Amino acid sequence: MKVNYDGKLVELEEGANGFVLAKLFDAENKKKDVAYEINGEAFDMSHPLKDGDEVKFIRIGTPEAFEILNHSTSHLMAEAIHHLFPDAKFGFGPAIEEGFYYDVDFGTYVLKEEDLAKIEAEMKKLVKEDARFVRKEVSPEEADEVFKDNPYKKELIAEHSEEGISLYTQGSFTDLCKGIHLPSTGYIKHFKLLSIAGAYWRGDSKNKQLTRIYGTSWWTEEELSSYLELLERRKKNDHRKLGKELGLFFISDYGPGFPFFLPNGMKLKNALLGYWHEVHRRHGYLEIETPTMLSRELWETSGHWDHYKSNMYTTKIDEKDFAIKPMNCPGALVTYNQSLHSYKELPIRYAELGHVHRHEASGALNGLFRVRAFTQDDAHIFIREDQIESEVGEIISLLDEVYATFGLTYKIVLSTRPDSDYIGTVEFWDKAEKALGQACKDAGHDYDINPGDGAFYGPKLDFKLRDSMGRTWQCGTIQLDLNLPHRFGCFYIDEHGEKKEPVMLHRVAFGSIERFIGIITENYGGAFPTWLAPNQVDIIPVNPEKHGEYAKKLAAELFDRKVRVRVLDGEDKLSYRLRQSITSKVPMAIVIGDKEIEEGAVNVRRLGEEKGKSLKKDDFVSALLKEIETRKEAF
RNA sequence: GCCGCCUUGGCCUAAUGGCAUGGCAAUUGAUUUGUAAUCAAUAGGUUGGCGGUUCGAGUCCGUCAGGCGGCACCA
Repeated sequence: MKVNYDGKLVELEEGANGFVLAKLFDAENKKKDVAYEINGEAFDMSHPLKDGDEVKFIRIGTPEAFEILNHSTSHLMAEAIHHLFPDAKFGFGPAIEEGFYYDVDFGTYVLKEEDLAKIEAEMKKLVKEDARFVRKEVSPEEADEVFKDNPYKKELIAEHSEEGISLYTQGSFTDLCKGIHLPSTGYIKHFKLLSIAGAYWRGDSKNKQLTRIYGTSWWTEEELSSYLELLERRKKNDHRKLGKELGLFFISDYGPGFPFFLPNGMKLKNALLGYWHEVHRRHGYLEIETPTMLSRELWETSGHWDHYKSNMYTTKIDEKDFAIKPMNCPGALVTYNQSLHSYKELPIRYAELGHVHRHEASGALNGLFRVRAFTQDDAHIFIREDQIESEVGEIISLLDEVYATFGLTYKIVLSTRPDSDYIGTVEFWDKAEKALGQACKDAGHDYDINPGDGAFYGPKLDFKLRDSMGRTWQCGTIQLDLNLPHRFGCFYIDEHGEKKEPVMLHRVAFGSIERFIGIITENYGGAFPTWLAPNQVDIIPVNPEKHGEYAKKLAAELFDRKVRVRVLDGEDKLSYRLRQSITSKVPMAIVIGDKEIEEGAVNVRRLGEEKGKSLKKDDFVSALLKEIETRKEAF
């Protein structure tokens, strides 16, 4: 029998199920490959080959192999749990982006953190046995018999009875699984169980909650420990921790989910908003502000009263219902309708830093990432139908500019027309989706498609940012809205003097200012670039009595140029005051002593550098101002 | 909202049911400092709130609040 193995034609003897593979595998590929693709489809290494098969091995080190490793590790964990807790019933146990989990019903037993160590120890024991993962295709009846005590697996068996059921057995443990798996448990060596959580069976809050155990599995000890270090780094850079340490914000028990900004947080926020204003002015936006609270009639017109009321804070004024805005759109529409518009005016770009309130579930709250009151850097853009592509292109260029400023890369996802419950015509949706996609391409960006995930009122582009610690965030979004302009009766006068309904685009760049501050705080690890840093320069006179006056004069000069500057002239040693500057993550510390005064110089030490460098005072001031203005290191 | 865990001076933290630790920060005094912590003294607590068990509760039980890890939610 001949197969095409990794590009080479290989002659093999025919054998029983698994025999051909065993030959290949034992000869040279032991523990280098974990599975293979036969004619483009992934299979276990035990899957028999046929004459003429195109075989490509899934090699250790590839993302596919990582997924298989983690999937198999979840099964190994299930086996260990089965040994320790024979009554445990298993639900789902998949691989996820950075590891795996398994959902387990422990009955009345409450799993403790300490149990994870026991399970890990049992897993290590099982690894030594190096049991093969053996696949068996069975009938639904046979499978039902195997899992007769497990309602979760039985539910899955019933659902998949059409397409065929497969079982995997390693050692004495059998699980329902469609595969694929490693050849044997001996491949699994470097893993760690990370946490215990609750999770609804099948992700439905009406169902019972199972115990979910998260873990991660890697090929080498180095990979595992560097992943654990990454987790440590994420914890160290947690914006909630840094926010406290750097005095940026806090959330009081008096208002869960309602953040307070401290002086340092306000300096950062104002720097960010200053940038926001600059970019939006350049891109032709008109800033507006709409009221925080508006009457029930408005929210009925917009549809929020019917569809979003459970998330809205409402009250009565003079016996009339009012609601605090959860979104800014209705205000923008009312603003648009305030005057008559010509086709020549469009696009009209209304930008609004709108402070919105939403009643988020208590369990959803999370630092600045998920709050109940936040500022959207919103914009509502009114355009003609023929302007969709060019305007979306214009927005993408703005987002490109903004994200590049923070060193964030991103991926675009296009969400298209839902299968049902959408408004507008299919023709319009098709045209709009094409325009959104084309705008991405024109801007030089690829995009993924999320079919059917558009809102009922229009398709959208989501921007998934990737931060320095490998996590993704959805910040920017561009949504086409066919609904609200219609509900509010918006129109413009076209070239024939007739009323025409405009298309509206919603878009945000930062998403929420609060969340974005959380993201960049973590991304920079609290060490903000000079233009953003709450305090930009610390001046440290070597001897405050002797050099304090010069230091204060320099501080006054910088203060007049709008630099956020402090003078550290306490009674402590220079090294102690320098340490204060470093721990508060101020980007530049300037030391002033005899030498500097004599030479008209300053000694600048950047945060993170071992020592300072000497610059002429005037050169430093102009370089500093340039650095702040251009938002790039200037010396 | 749901499952589990947590809550000790401003911050971090210790305490088999038996005297509430220690560090940082703060205050005071001495020291006047050249690139990451000078020395000493002082003050700071109804151990998140309320209720219970006990001779005795930071510790055990109940309850409320807030937080954390997830899930659900995020038109």
